[in-house]
Amino acid sequence: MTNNFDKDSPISPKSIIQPDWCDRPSTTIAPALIGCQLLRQLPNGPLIRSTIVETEAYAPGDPACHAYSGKSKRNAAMFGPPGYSYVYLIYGMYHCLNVVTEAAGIGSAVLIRALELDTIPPQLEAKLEAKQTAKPHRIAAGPGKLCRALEINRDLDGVHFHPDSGIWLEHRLEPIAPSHIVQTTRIGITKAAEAPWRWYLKASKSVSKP
DNA sequence: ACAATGATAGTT
DNA sequence: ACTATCATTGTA
Repeated sequence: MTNNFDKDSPISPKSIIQPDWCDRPSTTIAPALIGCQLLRQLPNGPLIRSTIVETEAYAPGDPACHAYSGKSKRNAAMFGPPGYSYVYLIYGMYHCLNVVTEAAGIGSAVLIRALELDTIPPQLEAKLEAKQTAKPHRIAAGPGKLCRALEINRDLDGVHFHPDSGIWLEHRLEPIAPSHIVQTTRIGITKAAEAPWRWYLKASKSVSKP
């Protein structure tokens, strides 16, 4: 029996994360996404493959969750089906990318906080070369930075994580031992700041704040 | 320590 | 209509 897809193709259908997989609590999905791949087909650019190294969970009944006060125009995608995106603008200048979790009607999501990029996006190459202090592994080390690097904005809000959308997720290539993942408190929030709902890959140099 | 920068949600 | 807030980041 042979597969009908090219094994050299950057797209491997068997490993793509499907909506059903995301139909679980955000506190389960957030650590499960560590080590998974985020793929982004840049508009007028290359396909960028990356590894998720830091996530945070936002849950129903969680005062820090954007869905806490009910559905609105901004957060509507959080109440949509799992395996879709929720993208919002923060501080007027950065965007943040989330993976929507749990069934439609339940407002919960996982914030993607940091990535390790396999390749440097072309629009950042010149900038990286000009600045000697700039480090390649820090290009996507933060929720705002990764959206800038992968050209993610509100146009990608509420889209299905799927190759047709130009952005999708793939399962881990190798299992990760739980001891290699650190669980700690979330960053940049004042409400429910004590909830230990942030996870990151201990060995990664691309974590926003180790 | 703080400015940049704009949408949003809550309050008059 | 006004205002405080904001799941951030780069520079000083």
